[in-house]
Amino acid sequence: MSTQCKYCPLNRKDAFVDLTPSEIDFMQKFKVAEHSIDAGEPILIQGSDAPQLFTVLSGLAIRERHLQGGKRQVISFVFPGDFIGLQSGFAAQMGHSVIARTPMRLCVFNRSELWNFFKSYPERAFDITWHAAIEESFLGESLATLGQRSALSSVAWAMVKIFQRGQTLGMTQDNSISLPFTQRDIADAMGLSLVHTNKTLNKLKHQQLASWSDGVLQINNIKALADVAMTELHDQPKRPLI
Amino acid sequence: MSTQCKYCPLNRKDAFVDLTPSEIDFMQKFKVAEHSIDAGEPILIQGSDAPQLFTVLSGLAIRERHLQGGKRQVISFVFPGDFIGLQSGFAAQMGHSVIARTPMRLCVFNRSELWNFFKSYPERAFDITWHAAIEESFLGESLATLGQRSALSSVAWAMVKIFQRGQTLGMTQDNSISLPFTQRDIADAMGLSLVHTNKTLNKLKHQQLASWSDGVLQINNIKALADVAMTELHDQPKRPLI
DNA sequence: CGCTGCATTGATGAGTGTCAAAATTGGTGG
DNA sequence: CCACCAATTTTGACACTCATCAATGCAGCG
Repeated sequence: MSTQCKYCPLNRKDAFVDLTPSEIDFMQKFKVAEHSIDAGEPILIQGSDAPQLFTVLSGLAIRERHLQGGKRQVISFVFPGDFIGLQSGFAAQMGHSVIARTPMRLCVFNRSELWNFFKSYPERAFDITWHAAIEESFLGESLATLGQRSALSSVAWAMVKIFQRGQTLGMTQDNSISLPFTQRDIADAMGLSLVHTNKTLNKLKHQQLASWSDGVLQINNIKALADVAMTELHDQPKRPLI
Repeated sequence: MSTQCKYCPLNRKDAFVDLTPSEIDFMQKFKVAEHSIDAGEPILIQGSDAPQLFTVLSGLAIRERHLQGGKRQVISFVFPGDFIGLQSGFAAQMGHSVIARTPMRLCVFNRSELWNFFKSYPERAFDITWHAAIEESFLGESLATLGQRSALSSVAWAMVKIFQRGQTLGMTQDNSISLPFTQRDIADAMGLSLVHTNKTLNKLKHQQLASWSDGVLQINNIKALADVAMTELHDQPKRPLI
């Protein structure tokens, strides 16, 4: 039995646009289940033709793309509130996998009903498109990072982005956040080798900007960190919840 | 006076899903103008809050993002049929600029009417989301290229992608296509230096795979080129026209 | 207790970036 | 039609970031 949307723990968070009661009722009709999955399990698989879409209720994941030759690119980190699997609703198949990094709870929708969203509730369709457009924007920023920033700037940029995302979700304590990602994940996200990523993280630590150890990211000086990252800190917009 | 959608030159091309007469009528209502712009002119500007959306009728452009420090990342190359400016309909402002590289004709829509698309013609809203989702998928592929591929593979990959895109649009003659992009554009797209990009292109030429000169890209052996690019050739899906 | 995965460190070198200058092209005006 | 200028392409020499290799340490776990 699927849990009541009106009790959705995410809807109460500041990070999200509040859904109206009528929207909540509508979503309830499309929610087909709530899945719990374990850390390490795949949610969506690159190349497959997934019949379901998900909203992350809790837990963290990684979007990753595998290339011939065993290399892996981490596309982005997935946080609660993210809507995943949209690609398979439009492209023939997923261009990347999504792998859980912690135990997760997912809200499940059938892809076959995607069209109903558009037809019968344009507000929700608009919000789905919001997610696609914002993700596109973010990937553009990531592209600029991999293409133009130095290793030090790249890693600093990632730390800022991850921390800020966690902050708006209330996942931080003071200036630290605990994360399930490994240095290899960071390395594969920034297009750097594991070794060099480790040395770069050390440099950030010695410069008293940020430290990463035992899965805890601590930000000592986010302003200076953003400078190193050659980026500006601006506050996160509220996100619509699917 | 805006030109008639029913005579739209794109709608007849194989590359696109045919619009129904009713869809064409609908689009006609939202089309506010047809713009012609010169090569080199900006269409959308990073950081601005553009009130208009465009479909490219003819001509080529570049999506680019500027960073502090004067560096530039080319996000992607823009072809006829592309729908641009969607980001500004959702994010507060554009995350990148779009710059014409040839004279272009653009079909113009008002952003304020975007919501009407969703409300009154869900099929068209669906198609808009298609564009966002496919672009997101493509950017994921690009990210993997910048992060994981060598310079040689990266450039080969770009040549394959660009050529294939031009091919489905009927812009190729035999195995060549003429393009308005410079080696600096390619370099900034792949995150490489101009000098190294030039040397890499030379290597591809000497390996009899592809040559780039005088703005003409010639593909000698696309199969082998795709091998170097560590990618697979698969045919392009038909695209919906906005 | 010996795995296995992850973090850390040092040594070495390949792949690219940077610098500088020449060659080529295309456009513009005399 | 030629001369000039700006933009782009091409080439060579050199420097440096970052990848690779290898080894160690450390923690969790069956």
